[in-house]
Amino acid sequence: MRRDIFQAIADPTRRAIIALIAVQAMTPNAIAENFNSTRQAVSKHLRILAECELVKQEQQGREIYYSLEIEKMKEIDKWLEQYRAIWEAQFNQLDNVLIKLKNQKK
Amino acid sequence: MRRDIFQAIADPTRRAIIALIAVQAMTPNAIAENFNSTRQAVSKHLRILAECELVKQEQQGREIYYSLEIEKMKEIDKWLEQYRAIWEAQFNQLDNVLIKLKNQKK
DNA sequence: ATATTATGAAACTATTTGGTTGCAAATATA
DNA sequence: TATATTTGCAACCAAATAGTTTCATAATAT
Repeated sequence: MRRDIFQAIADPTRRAIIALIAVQAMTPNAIAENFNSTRQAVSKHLRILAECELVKQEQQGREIYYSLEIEKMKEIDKWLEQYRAIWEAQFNQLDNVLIKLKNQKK
Repeated sequence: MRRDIFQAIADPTRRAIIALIAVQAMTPNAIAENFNSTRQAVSKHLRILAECELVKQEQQGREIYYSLEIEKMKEIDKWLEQYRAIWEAQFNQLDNVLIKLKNQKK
């Protein structure tokens, strides 16, 4: 049972859930209203998101409010960092080419 | 058959392949040497990566060199953008709290 | 010309995934 | 107290996934 953040965001429904609860904390029922699948299916997605600590839960009576654990999202950003370094380097190279072209014009 | 970039990076082997070919273009055989699974399994991963345009291929004789399509990685960055906005806003709020505390000290 | 090498594709398999229905527990309301 | 609501969990199922073995094709080396 793989359960890391990359696996969590692979599913489009889960990405939609993340987008929803990023705005405001919501109950499973309220979240499920936004999808065609059953509440239980959404509940399963929430469990997966909770297992890799992408969401936090706050019990309020019989309702449970789910909200995004934004800190966890930084893990993806951290992973991207190495590739961002590459594309920024490429951009700078392009920049150098443009500068050279400019100088040749003179 | 879902085939988007999020699904592509969900698999740890594929992320490892991405990391490998980000450094330099490599043939399927050379890539496979870095893993325990068969060349064919790696080949399948490469096909998935190619299908969502995360890698580009360059034929050289009977060898095919695979390299990372860094532009495609920006799609993840673009998706992260909205959440980066959130955690930066939270950071600024924390910053404001610290400033207030500092002023109270005076 | 023949053998070797590099590769992709097809067929098959075990496991995982995302979904369903049904049920039990806890809380709120009449 | 009896009933309704909110939720999670277990059992089940179809489809997708990641892997394997086997085979075909094309390029290179002998």
